[in-house]
Amino acid sequence: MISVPDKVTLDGLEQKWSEVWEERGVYRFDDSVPGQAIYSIDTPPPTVSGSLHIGHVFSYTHADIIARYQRMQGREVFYPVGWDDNGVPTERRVQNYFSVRCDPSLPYERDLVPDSTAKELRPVSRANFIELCEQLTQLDEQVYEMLWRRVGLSVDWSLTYTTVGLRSRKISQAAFLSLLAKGEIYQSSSPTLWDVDFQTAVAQAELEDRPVAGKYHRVRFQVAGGGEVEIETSRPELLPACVGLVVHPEDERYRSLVGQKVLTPLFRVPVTVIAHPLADPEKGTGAAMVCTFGDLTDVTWWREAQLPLRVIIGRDGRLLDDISFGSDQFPSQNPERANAAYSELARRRTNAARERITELLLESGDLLGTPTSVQHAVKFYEKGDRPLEVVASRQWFLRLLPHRDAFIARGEELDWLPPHMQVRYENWVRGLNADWNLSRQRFFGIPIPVWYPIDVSGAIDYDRPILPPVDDLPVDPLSQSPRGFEERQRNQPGGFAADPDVMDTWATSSLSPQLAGGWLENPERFAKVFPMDLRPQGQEIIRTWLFYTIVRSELGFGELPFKRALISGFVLDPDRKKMSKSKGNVVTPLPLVERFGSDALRYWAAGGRPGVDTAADEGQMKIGRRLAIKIANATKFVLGTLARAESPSVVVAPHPLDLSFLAVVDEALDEATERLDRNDYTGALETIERCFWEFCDDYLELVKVRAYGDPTEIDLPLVTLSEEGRASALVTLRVANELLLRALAPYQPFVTEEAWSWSHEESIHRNAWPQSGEGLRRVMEGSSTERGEASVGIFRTAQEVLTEIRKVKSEHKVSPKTSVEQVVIRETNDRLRALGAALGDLAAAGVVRSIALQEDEAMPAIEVLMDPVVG
RNA sequence: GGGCGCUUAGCUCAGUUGGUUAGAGCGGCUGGCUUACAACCAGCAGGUCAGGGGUUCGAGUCCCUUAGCGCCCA
Repeated sequence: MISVPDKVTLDGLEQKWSEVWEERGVYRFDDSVPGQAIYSIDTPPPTVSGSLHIGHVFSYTHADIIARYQRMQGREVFYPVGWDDNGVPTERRVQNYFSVRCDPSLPYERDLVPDSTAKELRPVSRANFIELCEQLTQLDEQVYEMLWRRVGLSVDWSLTYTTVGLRSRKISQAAFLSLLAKGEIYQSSSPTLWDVDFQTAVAQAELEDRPVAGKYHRVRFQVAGGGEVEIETSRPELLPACVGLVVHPEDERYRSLVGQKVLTPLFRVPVTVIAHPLADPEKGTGAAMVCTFGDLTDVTWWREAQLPLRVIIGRDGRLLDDISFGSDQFPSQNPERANAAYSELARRRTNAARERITELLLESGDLLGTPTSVQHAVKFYEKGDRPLEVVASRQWFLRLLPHRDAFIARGEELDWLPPHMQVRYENWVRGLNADWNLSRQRFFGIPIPVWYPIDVSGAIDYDRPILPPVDDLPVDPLSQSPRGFEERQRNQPGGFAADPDVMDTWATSSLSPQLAGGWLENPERFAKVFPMDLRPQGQEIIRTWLFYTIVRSELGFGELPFKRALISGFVLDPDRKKMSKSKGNVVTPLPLVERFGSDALRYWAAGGRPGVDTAADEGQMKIGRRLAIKIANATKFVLGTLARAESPSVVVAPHPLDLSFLAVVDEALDEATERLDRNDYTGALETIERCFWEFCDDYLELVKVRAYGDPTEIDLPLVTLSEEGRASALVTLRVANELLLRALAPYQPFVTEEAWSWSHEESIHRNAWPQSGEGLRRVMEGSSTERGEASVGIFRTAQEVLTEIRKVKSEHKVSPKTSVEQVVIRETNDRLRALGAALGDLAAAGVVRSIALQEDEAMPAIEVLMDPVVG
């Protein structure tokens, strides 16, 4: 049954077909197939905190092309999508969206209606805050899903997961407890990088260096044994936290000073001078003060020299109030003066304290010269606005440092696309200097599933955590009591206390293969899909998502989580500049989908090879749109012609030119298949596209007359129309068109499905990837012709002659319809013989009255003699 | 400061292991055509393959070096 519309259009195809696909379950994963037949994809769960950008479409399309290809190759594709909705980005969006902030000390308020327009952030309880997070993420997730459906991602939406949902909670907590039991997770109250605004610790992978303008202050210390020493510091407000001075071991200037006591100015605290290679003799005076803590280098010095701990900065970023000089922890030779000086600083933020202490040092004469301006790199939380502080706090860590070699070995085992991305991974692993801090002092996240006993004196015993059995998971220690306790015992002597923290978002998303695959809840399926076949992702999350996923899989499962990583490049703005919100050059996908259509956008995306940065080029999208329109029109023409003619089903005498063109298609299919098997989706598209244009421009033009010409209107001696010739052309047109539609289907799923539907009931996307040989087999089915008779030569030569005829007509500035007196073809004997069969088609397509064939081995040439009347 | 990548036609990019005269698409110009095609066909112009040095019979391709751009890490 063939039904072709009179006028083709791309408008509305996305809506129409995404609905049909969902109804028919075209992309539904079939759990019953065996593992070998499955191709599984570990898709990145995008952060649900606003909007998807063009880079998402770019990268996700690459994976989708591969998914569609694998599906057509007969594999059952396991292709779920997740939403990363937990963590700081969601909290921040909820704050801004509803104009609220979380205050865990408040009680839950029923039926709370936030006022989004309020200028002041309204404090709400933790439970209310989490409710709002859940509300907003659900809204956002719907918007995301709509876009993905519109772009035509062939995911199974029934497998969708979120990183904060019940399943994620259970799996994240179970994985936590399992690694805790193995001794890979531990808690420690070591110094940790702390964001004073977000009020949470952060991990090494979430840091970024930003240049900050600061000032070097030259400060004088007195040496206890007599004399003075000068240091330079950009953070003089940390002077009360000074626990030592440090110089380079080979710095002659200070060699005699090492081991001596010096006195801090203002506070008169005796501290020791130590030697350490990390002290830079070139920087400042070559001597620096060690404080607890100004930065991570301080931590190193403090730890290695076993210096005392004097913390003065609180978690809110202000200097602590209850510091008393003259105590054991803060000794001073002049406590009265020290406390007077400190009282000027207490409760101030670091910037304000810095200004004040600079004045104090100036008054006391311990500040030398004018502070000099410098630019220096300071560590920030990547989502934060103020420099990180280092605070000592109790945190949960996952051991990374002891496993570095194993992680690097896994990186070598993994198939990287492009290969050089492996280097980035290795550099990151080699540069690790801390274990993974898993705990976050936030609200909307997965709770750390741990309680602690409280002894009779009321002290929390962190060394004997109370753990839930796996069957109880997920648990929320803040609202549930551990087994054997009652809720009234919470925070009571002899009772229990909850661990108040949640896990780092990455601690959940690094389990995406387990989450998506159904570890714990569907072990059979998990065994079939894990490890995943493909992990597509952006290069900016190699050090986080990719690395952490390998970590979890290595420590928890002893193998790679996926076999191949497909790393996409960045999308640049049309001027090849990096897109950023601050520059205002961010390209959003929806307007482009509306202007060019999803197939066009996908065509552009398919042009971006793995790892290659690609500009959001509207020119490429236009070409993609043109291709889609051409696909629809060519199919309409082929099917429409057939519909007008009586539809032949068997070809009695296959025409040599038709067989030759099918051999051309076979060549293209072989090459495209080979390229797709190497995941070179770009090269495969180029190959198929070229062949498709040859189909339209040359093959179709050559056989047009033979296929549906009217014998009464043809007045060319060489052109004789027959039923056999017509049947061969019509069947070949249809077969070749089908093969090309199927080969284009992974790239332009909407228009190919539309065109396919004019003559088929079933979806093209569940059809087979076209194999070379299929076309010839179908056309030769009912004949006695041997397959060996088909070669590309006839078509290629006919193409050359046709091009030459067009060229001469163009040079003579006449219409293509103008008749040609004679074409003389001088060629080798073999090619002439091959061409013999195509003379009728050539004469018809070129409107040629006679064709002379002359054998000429030495100088092949084509000569076109125009009709003298016209020429 | 270290690592990685990129630099080929006006634009976007291909150029497998070194091998004829370096390609495609888009854009430009010229001409033609217009019932599958908000199209198409033909022709023309345009490149010291970032610069320099080296290996080789032969280098866009391999090596060294310089410069610019981008990313990552200090």
